[in-house]
Amino acid sequence: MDNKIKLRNAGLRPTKQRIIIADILLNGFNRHFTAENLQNEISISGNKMSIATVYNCLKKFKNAGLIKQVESYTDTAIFDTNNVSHHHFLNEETGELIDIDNNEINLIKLPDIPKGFINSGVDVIIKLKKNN
Amino acid sequence: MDNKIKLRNAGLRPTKQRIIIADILLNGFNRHFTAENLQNEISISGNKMSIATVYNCLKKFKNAGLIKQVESYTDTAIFDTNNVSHHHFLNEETGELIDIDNNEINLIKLPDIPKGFINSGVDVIIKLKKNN
DNA sequence: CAAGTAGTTTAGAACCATTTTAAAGTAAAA
DNA sequence: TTTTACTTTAAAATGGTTCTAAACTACTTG
Repeated sequence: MDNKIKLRNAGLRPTKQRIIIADILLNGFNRHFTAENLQNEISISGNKMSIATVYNCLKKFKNAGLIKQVESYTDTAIFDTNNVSHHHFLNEETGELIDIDNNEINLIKLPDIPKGFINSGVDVIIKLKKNN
Repeated sequence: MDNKIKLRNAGLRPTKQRIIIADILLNGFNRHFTAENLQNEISISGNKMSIATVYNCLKKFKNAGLIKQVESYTDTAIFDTNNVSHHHFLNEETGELIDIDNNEINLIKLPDIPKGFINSGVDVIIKLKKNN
């Protein structure tokens, strides 16, 4: 299994569990998945892994740059009294949001919308980190 | 209290609790807040409200268009084997994500970055709804 | 190779934001 | 005024995620 080497190159100890996950994820096809999705696929592949291990591995894979986690603003619901359509700066350190007026951003090129769907809104998030 | 009328116009029964919340939120100043933040402000204003009621009211206010909830992709963590920077379509109905190549989107105008910060990445989410 | 050590896995408990339950309370309609 | 539909509430339940602490395993050093 050359995933053993991939893991080592990424600075991760190639444990049995990590190899099982690498074999499922790192096959060249891109996809989105949750921890639970992955645990199911592990079962289907004839293996068994605790959900804590699935989370542990995903965190390690992410920190090693093998996968990404889809950005989400926050883990708690945030409400906004500004009900005019607008965008946001996100302070990555604190989670704080700052509004951006719609006319401060100009998108000149958008991808084709998938067949059968219409664009129901575009959200732009500009992530901020401290400058120093 | 003219918030009583605002509530009625929005199709909401003006209960004691909803008026308390409207008095706090609908004063013309825009802000972001969580349910817990709001419950604290309710306490500070000398009132007391169960967290379930805070959530109920926020949902009603949102559906009535009085406030917005800041978009977040999902309530569960989503991972992605595509670790090249890219954007996403979000199927609002199912939560499904589809990758958009970075070169399919062109932003020609961005707002000034707040002092002391640098832009550490821009995420674009195009929300999709069924066309019918 | 042996023994030590540092990192990993695990079941189960804990956590925490949010929703549900079901009973009591309140606003509006009849 | 009575009824009906909606609302509030405390407390329990839910569900995704993290923590705990004990057992285990990969790697290092002698």
